[in-house]
Amino acid sequence: MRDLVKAYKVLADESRLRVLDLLLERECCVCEVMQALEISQSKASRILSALYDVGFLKLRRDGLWSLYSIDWEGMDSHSKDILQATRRAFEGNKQMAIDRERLKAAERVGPGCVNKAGQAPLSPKAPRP
Amino acid sequence: MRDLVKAYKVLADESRLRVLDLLLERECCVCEVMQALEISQSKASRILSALYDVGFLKLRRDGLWSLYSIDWEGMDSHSKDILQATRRAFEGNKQMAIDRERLKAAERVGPGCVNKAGQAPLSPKAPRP
DNA sequence: TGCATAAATGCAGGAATATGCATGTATAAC
DNA sequence: GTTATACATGCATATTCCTGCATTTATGCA
Repeated sequence: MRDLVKAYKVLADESRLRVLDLLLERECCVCEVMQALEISQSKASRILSALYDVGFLKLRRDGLWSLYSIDWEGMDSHSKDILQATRRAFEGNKQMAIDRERLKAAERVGPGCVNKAGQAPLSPKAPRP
Repeated sequence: MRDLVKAYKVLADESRLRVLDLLLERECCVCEVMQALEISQSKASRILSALYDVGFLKLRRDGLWSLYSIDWEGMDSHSKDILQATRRAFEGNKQMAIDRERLKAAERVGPGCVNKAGQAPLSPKAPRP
């Protein structure tokens, strides 16, 4: 039951749900999440860690990037059930539609980019570092 | 999304999950819940209120008693999904089995009874007040 | 009307959470 | 090595949450 409570604690936060929605769309790195939700780097990192800690996510590294995605295979069946119910509850959410739009414009540029005054967060695709 | 977050907040607590499990068994009043979980009256009342507030429960009054039960009909479909997933996650839980045992022994006697030093919480079935 | 009982609630102390800021760590390019 | 970049994390603060205690409210009965 401990695990169930922990899972629900993690789900009981708007920002974390929004991140989950992004990841249901596709794999993301920290900097993409921070751009899509317009939140700080540390917040994005902590959110992903929290989701990871309860087993919803898996982590893959690619150079400097940490790429998080939904861990459907590794997840226990109860978590899977809950996550699927959650996904259904997301349908039609406006904020999440906006987030996903911003995610399209993000595409793996680091937090450094974002901070550079108003610069459009990437026209050219970010090359590997 | 607000509602979803609120629902998960309510589910993110062990005691509230245990109460939910009791109610998945059958309708309960506050005093039954407090006996089954061995918690205070105010705690039992607050837990039921919280579950009620997010739409998981419905309330029926019978004399002095407030009888709470799962509100399957009134619940929105997402809540229903989540609650069913939660129920599946309860299967085999030992603490909850104990709680349900104690619930069998409880049967609608008020909190007054419980406080009276060690007195067995009812041999005779409680008559209506 | 007054009393007894079940439930709800105001309040307060303490615990847990969330978040910004600054810093630390790891990797890659040079 | 040095530097730059992406991410993680320690700390401090603010806020929220949980719970017990005491009290209030609501109902039913004499």
